[in-house]
Amino acid sequence: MLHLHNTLSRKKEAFKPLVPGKVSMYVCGITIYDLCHVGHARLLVAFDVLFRHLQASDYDVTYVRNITDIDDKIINRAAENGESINDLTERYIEAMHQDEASLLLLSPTHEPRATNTIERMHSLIKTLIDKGMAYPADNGDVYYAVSSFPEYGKLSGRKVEDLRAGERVAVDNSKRDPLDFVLWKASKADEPAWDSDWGPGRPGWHIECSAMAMELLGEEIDIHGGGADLQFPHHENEIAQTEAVTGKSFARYWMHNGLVQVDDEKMSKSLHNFFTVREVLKSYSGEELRFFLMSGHYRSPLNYSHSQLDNARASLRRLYTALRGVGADASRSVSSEHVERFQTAMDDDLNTPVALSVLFELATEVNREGGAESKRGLKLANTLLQLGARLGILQADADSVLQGSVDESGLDAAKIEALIQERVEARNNKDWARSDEIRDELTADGVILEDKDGKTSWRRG
RNA sequence: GGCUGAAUGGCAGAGUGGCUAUGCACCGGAUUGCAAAUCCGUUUACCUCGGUUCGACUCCGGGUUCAGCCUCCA
Repeated sequence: MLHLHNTLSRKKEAFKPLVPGKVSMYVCGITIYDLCHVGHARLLVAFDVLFRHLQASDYDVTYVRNITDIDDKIINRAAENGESINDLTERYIEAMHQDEASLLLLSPTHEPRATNTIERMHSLIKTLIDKGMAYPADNGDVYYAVSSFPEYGKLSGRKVEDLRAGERVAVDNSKRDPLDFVLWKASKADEPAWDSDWGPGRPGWHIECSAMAMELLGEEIDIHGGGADLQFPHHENEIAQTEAVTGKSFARYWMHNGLVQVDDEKMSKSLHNFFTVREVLKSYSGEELRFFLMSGHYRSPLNYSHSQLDNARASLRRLYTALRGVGADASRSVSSEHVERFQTAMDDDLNTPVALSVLFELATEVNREGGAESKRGLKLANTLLQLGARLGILQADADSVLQGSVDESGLDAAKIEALIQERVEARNNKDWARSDEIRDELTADGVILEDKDGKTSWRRG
């Protein structure tokens, strides 16, 4: 039985979807004005893991992850670059899709863009005004009246009075209440604009997600996810908008992933301490980055460092070593004991560290069996492979991963094989000096040899 | 200041009211011509002060430190 931590209750709750067997899930995606960084990658991987686990648990999942493609930052960045907004967003959406592929993500069911859902936003705002919960201001903006929604603060555990007391929002004379937030923003002459009852403008960020979620998933959804930093005000505002319109509970389970930190500080654009995904991919594989992101629980903060990535590399190397020579074959049997333990860990609010520990134990047992040659060894290795698939890892050919690709200075496989052959002959003649000379040469080029049962295999270190 | 949450061995990171997490690193052994890989074994923990309990790292309370949010942010 799956249990998920619900931010609304701050507890793990048994997961019961609205419609048995089906799950609707909405995740706040990226505002696309730059390359994705490791913090974004964590969000993507965390909810990809959830998506996979729900599917493996036989749910019919509709997964929506939006793209915010209209926003002040996008407008500003396009202006800075001297390019059109469309060119900018298309470019970065393309880059994001490449990063997602590197991270071995499954495609969400829908990936809506804010600019394609303007009509729905417009009608939501209209309804809010009609209900007296929003108002157009004299500057052309439309604001949500926070005081009209008694439950405001229920997600983030804040009280409206406390928010007022700790007021840090710059005074804006157009707002009736400093806590009110913008639903529709009047556009200046040179800014992109859509027609509306309140003049040309563009939507506020919060209403975009309400609209896209409702458009594709309806008025009530099962799971709503996002980064922990979106809990307030973004998700609080989504609740206020959506529930004010529908009179129904918007999302049953609110899930938030912990943030990636650098030197114990949040990784973010504004702090300039971020590493982009493609920067990391220069030194590490997407699978290694993915493994690193799954090595801690999704709700905990995760400190980014190279030694952590090195650790992920070593861990994957160990798992892949146990999978050498094992091809995918879905018809083979699996060790149900291990599958159960894996499932139990994942059912416990996606406990990937424990799930991964099951994979390591499988690797140890495969090795103990002397590899995948024996019947039992093969079954265990196959289990490792299948469970790896559930986490989106270990699906590449083990030898290819371990032998890597040729870097500029390195030797290609043919050259390595030739040297190994020469060494085999030397060893047959007990010419240890020559044998070691060749091995040292290869070691210097980052190639590590392993002699086993009279055969020599190699990998890159 | 307010609201969340966290403090575990050299590093990372789970978990439990009494019993091995797991990975990396270290040390000893096996294996190997020597290595590597692999296996076996060992060492190193639960921020602090009180309380509850036969027994607490695990529950409760105080303290300290740290992070996130309170403004755009995954």
